[in-house]
Amino acid sequence: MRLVIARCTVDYVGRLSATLPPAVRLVMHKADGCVAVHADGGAYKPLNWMNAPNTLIEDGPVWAVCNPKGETLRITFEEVFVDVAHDCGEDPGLSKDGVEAHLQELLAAHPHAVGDGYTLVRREYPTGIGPVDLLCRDADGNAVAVEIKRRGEIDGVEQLARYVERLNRDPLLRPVRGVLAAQQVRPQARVLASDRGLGWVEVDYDELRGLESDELRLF
Amino acid sequence: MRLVIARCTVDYVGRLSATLPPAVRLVMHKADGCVAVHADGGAYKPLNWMNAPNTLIEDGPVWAVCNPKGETLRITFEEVFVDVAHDCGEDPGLSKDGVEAHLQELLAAHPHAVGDGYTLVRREYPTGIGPVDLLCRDADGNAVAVEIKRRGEIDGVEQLARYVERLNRDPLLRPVRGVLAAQQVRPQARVLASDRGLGWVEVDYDELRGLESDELRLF
DNA sequence: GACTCTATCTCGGTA
DNA sequence: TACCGAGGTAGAGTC
Repeated sequence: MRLVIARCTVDYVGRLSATLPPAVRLVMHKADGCVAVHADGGAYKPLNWMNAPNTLIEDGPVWAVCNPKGETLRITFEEVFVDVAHDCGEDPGLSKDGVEAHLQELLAAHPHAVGDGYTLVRREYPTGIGPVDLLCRDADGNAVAVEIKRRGEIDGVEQLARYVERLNRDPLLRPVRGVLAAQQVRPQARVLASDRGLGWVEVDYDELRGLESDELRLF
Repeated sequence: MRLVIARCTVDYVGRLSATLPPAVRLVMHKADGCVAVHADGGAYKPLNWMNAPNTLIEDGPVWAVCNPKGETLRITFEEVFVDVAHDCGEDPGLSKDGVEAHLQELLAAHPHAVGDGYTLVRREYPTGIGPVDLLCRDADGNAVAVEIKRRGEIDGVEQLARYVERLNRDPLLRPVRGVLAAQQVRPQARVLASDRGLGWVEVDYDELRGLESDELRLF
């Protein structure tokens, strides 16, 4: 990893064109060859960047970074204040908890949180256009496709609608209803779901985790 | 901007929980208070981060970063290799060219580029499921919903179809047609648009900019 | 390699 | 403030 703090200008030409006027910024050059230009604010996004793989040509005060897709990033250094390098080695990676996959586990274990009397048929039920998160049976024994999101938005409704339409072609399964299950369902998603004849339900992640730990205590 | 390269562990608890085992990484602390931890690969995403506003408490080898939402980031330094700081000052920001917002401006100013005789009713015309980019009237005075994309793909057709279906419920507006306007319309999007009875048009961005500058010359 | 979907998505706009 | 949509989305997983 090489870190350069310098007054510089930056030009990117590729999927769009973007230019940065002269200012003092951080230029990061990582071990995999990628380059990122950061301002002194905004943690997440670099102002400009070029992912690996690419080729970096240092020509005096100019870095020309090109990738195979024909995109180019050109950094022109006017005044360098810091220039340090250090070998970091491999990163072991991070572990996460609390994302959609975990919500799916919890709902698979507690399908009644989606609807009273629901039972699980299987997770990741294949449809031909991708797997539906959960396939359940309701209290009357009819199939229900459940799409799980952390936040229920229009995209999720569309996705669910595609699955339900597809599953209803199977004479052994139909009639199949659809339910969008999310910690939070946005108003527009509610409207569209109703339009499409789909249900939606907001589930409480912490409550589900509570059920989980209750059961662990019981057994 | 302060840059620390160090062997460290990181724990984030907030919207999810994430932990990083000991390894050598870059810790950035920017002037606005935000903190980001970067591995030596992957230009864009930090492994862990905390946006401003937040409060950073340095307690010996431990940085505790908390934000008002109750999220916390804890960095424990084991061995520091680099620790540099530099004042960058304000960044003037970057200018972009070629994105959808600009294309929308240009088409709002020149609706005839979407269709002969088209006039603009308004931009971001609201529907219950989100605003449609442009609402126009065609030469016969009928409403036309225009969805603008840099690249016209299936998603854009779906989006447009939803708007048109929705707008056609309004007796004051209907009949409403739909047109997908993009610099490039993919073959699959063309087929789907035709299936749905929607139109599509490829617009020349540079030509529109030309019109714009012509007008500037005239006045 | 192309396609799909998630994201502590970020970021900007607007009501 | 909350909501909504775009992004040079990036990045991970699957086919």
